[in-house]
Amino acid sequence: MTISSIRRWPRPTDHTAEKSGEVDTKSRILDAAEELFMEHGFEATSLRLITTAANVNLAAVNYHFGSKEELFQAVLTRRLDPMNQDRMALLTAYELANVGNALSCEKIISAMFIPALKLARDHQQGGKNFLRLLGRAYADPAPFIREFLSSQYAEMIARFRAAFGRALPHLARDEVSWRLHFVMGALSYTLAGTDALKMIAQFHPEEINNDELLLKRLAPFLAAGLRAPVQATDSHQWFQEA
Amino acid sequence: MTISSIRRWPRPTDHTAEKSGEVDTKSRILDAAEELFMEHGFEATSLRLITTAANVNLAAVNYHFGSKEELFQAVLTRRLDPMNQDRMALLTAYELANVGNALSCEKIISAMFIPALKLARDHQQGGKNFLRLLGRAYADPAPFIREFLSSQYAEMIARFRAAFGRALPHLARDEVSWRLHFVMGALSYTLAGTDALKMIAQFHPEEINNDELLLKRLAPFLAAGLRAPVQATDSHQWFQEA
DNA sequence: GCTAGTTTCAAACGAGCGTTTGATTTACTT
DNA sequence: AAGTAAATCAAACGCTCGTTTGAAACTAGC
Repeated sequence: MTISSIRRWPRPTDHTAEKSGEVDTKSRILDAAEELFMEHGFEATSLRLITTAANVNLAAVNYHFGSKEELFQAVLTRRLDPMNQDRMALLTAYELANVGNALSCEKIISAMFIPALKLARDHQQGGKNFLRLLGRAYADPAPFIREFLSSQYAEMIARFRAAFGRALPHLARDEVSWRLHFVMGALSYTLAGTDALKMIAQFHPEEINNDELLLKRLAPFLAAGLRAPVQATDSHQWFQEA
Repeated sequence: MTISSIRRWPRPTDHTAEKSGEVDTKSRILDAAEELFMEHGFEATSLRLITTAANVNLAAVNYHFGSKEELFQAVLTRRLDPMNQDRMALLTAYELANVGNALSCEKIISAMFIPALKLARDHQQGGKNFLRLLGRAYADPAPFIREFLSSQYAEMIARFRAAFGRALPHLARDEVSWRLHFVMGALSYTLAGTDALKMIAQFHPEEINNDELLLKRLAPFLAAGLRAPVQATDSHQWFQEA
């Protein structure tokens, strides 16, 4: 009896649709890669580790995705693209419901956060992993990652910058850009860090894996920051030695 | 004439002190590693790249530092330890000058930011690189990096958490921890990102390499966030669909 | 000028990497 | 049952990695 005569993972009978419990090779690779990239980062995760965890042949990644980089992009885009589409659709819905008036910062932040929360809740095991992976990818120095994320985020960022600009008409255009940058930074860092998990475990051990709690603390913080009074360019209120 | 007969980098005549312009092997390695780790991250930076840039032999890293990981820690601790000492000393000075009264959030944030600014300004070429490296290290998934940073930061974080707790007596202890976490996140992300550089170039091309401008915009944002009203735990002001 | 200790050097080690190959197996059509 | 295209497989390719080695070069004390 040869090894190859044992078929532990039955092949699907259809190329385009899968039965409920079974998952095809491509999806198994994506799931394993999502978790391992999240845990170890892009460079430190080898294809051998991924394919072993996914129970597929080593060559399957290059066959189905072309390269390790393209696999990483596929992992990101599988969830990031729908999430950003949701964000923009939600922002549009808010704007249509309040036509004529500018949205509040809270409303705009909600449009950013709710799709992230949905992702964290709907796909029970994959969603949370993905948010941490996304936060880490956002800080990764690899050029192909930065360029990919830039292109994936560009449209969504532009829409939200415009919305914040209308919500904060007293702020200069560049000030709005800076503050949106800070918002994205705090959000990415919070979602990526293991420190956040440690803090939840420390203060609310019963609510671990509850991203809603986390974001409910972050959102008021960011809304207040967005509405902060502008700092005069030549002011020395800050950064004087004593 | 053999290769080794040409000595482009004269050896120092003293083991403990260097002449002004010359730098010994250890420092040359640290300088090159700082820049390359900043640019490509830990995993993607090879020792061959570092030693070539530093003009030293490949084996010099393992001889002087023991391993690549220990080199990375040496790069971090060389500047991070003095910076955090400065932060705590400055906070103590502020507290002694205002004995009996709680410090303002602005003052505490100043104690965090001024040493970072000093680092960015004093060592003209090394400081700025280091702040970006630090921001990236803070998001790196490698366990040895996270544990090292945790231990390096622990004392400083505890001191500032206590200070913020006194400045914001209406906030619960865990709320202070969360908001300090958000502050560290926005700071790390802002210092690490290439996006921040792009934005400076876009809006203030004459002020590129000016971290002071960057932090003057970030500080009011964070101070306002720290002072934000607390969010009721069961409130549904946020995250309702419409 | 010899010696002892430190530092630098070229070279190699073994391991793991992403990717490619060519044969084999599978699924489906005729 | 034969044929075809897609998918999977074991094996290997060429390369880079961090680390080690032992000799050579250097410094400093006697």
